[in-house]
Amino acid sequence: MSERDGAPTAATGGKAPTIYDVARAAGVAASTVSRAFARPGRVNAATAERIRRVAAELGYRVNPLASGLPTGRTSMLALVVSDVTNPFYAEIIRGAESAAAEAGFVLLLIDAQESDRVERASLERALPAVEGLVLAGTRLSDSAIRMTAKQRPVVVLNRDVADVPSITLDNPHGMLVTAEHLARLGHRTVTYVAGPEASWADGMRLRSLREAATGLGLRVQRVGPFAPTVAGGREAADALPQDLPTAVVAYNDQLAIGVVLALQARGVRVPRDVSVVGFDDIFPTRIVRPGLTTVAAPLRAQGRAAVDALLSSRGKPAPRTGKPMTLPVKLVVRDSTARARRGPRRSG
Amino acid sequence: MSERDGAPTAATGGKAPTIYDVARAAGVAASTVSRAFARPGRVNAATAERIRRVAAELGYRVNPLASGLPTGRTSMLALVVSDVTNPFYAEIIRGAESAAAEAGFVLLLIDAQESDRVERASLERALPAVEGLVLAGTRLSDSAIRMTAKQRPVVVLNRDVADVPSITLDNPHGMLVTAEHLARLGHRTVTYVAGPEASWADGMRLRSLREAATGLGLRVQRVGPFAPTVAGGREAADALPQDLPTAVVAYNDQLAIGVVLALQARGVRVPRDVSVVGFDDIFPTRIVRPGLTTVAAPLRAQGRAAVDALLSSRGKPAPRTGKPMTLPVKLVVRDSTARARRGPRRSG
DNA sequence: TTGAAAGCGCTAACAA
DNA sequence: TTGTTAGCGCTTTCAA
Repeated sequence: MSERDGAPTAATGGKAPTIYDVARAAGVAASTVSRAFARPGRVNAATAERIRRVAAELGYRVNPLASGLPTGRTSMLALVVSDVTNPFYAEIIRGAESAAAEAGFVLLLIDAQESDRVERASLERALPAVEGLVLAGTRLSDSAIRMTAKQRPVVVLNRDVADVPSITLDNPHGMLVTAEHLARLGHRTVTYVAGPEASWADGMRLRSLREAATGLGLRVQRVGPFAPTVAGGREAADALPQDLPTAVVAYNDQLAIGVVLALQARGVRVPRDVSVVGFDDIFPTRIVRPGLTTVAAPLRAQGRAAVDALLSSRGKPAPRTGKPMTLPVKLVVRDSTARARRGPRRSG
Repeated sequence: MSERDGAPTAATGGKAPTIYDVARAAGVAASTVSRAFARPGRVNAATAERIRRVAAELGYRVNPLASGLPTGRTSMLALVVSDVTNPFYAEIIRGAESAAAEAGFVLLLIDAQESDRVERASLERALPAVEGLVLAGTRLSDSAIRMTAKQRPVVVLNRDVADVPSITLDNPHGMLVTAEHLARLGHRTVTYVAGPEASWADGMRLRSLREAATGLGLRVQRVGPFAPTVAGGREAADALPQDLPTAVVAYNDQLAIGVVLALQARGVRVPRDVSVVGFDDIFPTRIVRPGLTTVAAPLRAQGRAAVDALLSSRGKPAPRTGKPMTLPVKLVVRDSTARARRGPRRSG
């Protein structure tokens, strides 16, 4: 239990060294130590060097809490997701976290656990401590989001909230290429499996699919809403019309996977009897059989972009750009879609 | 853009109300306001009530940074994972986050991105701000962990570090039931697909499997190490002996899934030709075909337990309990294991 | 039960 | 370039 680097520690009874300890040991004023770390250019090179050395010896680290008090700069950002357990967020978190880390920021993770109450409580606690937040998945109402945005810079993902910067996916394009793909395979009807009722993206996707379908002679019907999970997809499979459609487009990959699994369990073959398309391209689409055809979203880039937007908005006058930033998507064709067979197949 | 609750906000030019604003409005001293929030019992009920009301009207919230300065209590915990993208961590994060939230704590997420450098840098930044940390997946050396543990309470997951509290899984039992299951199915040889070389759990599992096998007349061979990912599993499949073993036990589910996928791609049938067992029971084991037989770990409970341990150690003298806490595991039999066929099958 | 006052560790004018 | 001096918002003795 040696204390090689000589740093006194809390556990050993000592306290963490402060700026004063360093100042004393280096024979300078505290403010000079502060400058040496914050604005190295504003202090004599030799002095700065000596301070750094002494600080290292003492095991000194600037206390972000203390420095955040007078400046308001806490170097913390919050990321709100509705369910950490959802693989959809994994890539977003990764993107946000790495962008934050690169900028010297630390990320507060708030898992709303699909609960309004939990989300509000956690937000309440995190808000005063962070310099900005990205709402990747939130149950908050538009007005609640706007209220929050008044206190701290906010970036919303996959949702369009008036007056709040947002980063969305190109849902219209995604649905257009999906519809084209299906039409090209000879499908004439497609059932859209809807996600959560409150989801902005869900409404957007259904509308986009309908629009795209119109020009292609495709008929669109809708079932739902369902929880955006594999379990939700299983339920959705039961809600499909008795005369199974030849094609199903799901709000997201999890729903699509659930649909495929339930269909297969009933003896329905995918894609031979029914073609299925998902959205997002989360990792499981690659390990499922058949591989899921899906609209791939740049999730990691989205997380990164959100943090970048937040960081670049600091200090700026009004970050209200008006138009939401939209990220491109593309169709990834795997094995869950195939040429439509003549005549519908009766459901088991 | 109304400001219904009258709370002045940063974005509107106003500043967040402080304890002094509340004090003035309520006609009491700042210290009384402080007490009203921190120790309600130590202040006149009527006064406390009035303060709460005024505070609510003003939209006052205690600033955790400011209160953390004098007390050292920041209400923040850090959680370090090696790769957020790994579904293995999803449940751990969920458990840790909810336990933290329930205790009024906020969680700092540190994604090491499988990089030593990234992990150290992030840790460096987070350390001074948190009251404790759980290392769910870390690349740090034992001694580095011990150094960290001297500065803040630490709980390590799935790893045994001398003098640092840890929460591990009952690997010996997991491997024992796995070996018994396989032996009962008539398998005589099993290949262990190893995870990362540095992994404590990996060594533990191999050793435990060997021990269990000895008593059951099972021969164990090992291939690896491999990255604990699906891609790693695919590689592992190629490293399997030419004469395929009838059973494969993988370090974790991701490896197991990769092995299954690669085997299937080669025309090898699972479980008919080769039985495969994973570890952890992450969500994808349920959507993969065949469903993966695996040793289920109480991941969420583990995350929760880690935070609870951290929280209960605060203020306590020395949290060095000596023995690591061990969580039970159990075998979940799905469809990736079956009776061994006579005679080995040649690899494609 | 309440108030006054002295910090917590750091930053940011303002002087020197 | 460096030192001095106020705070940042809150907690916590110590008196009243």
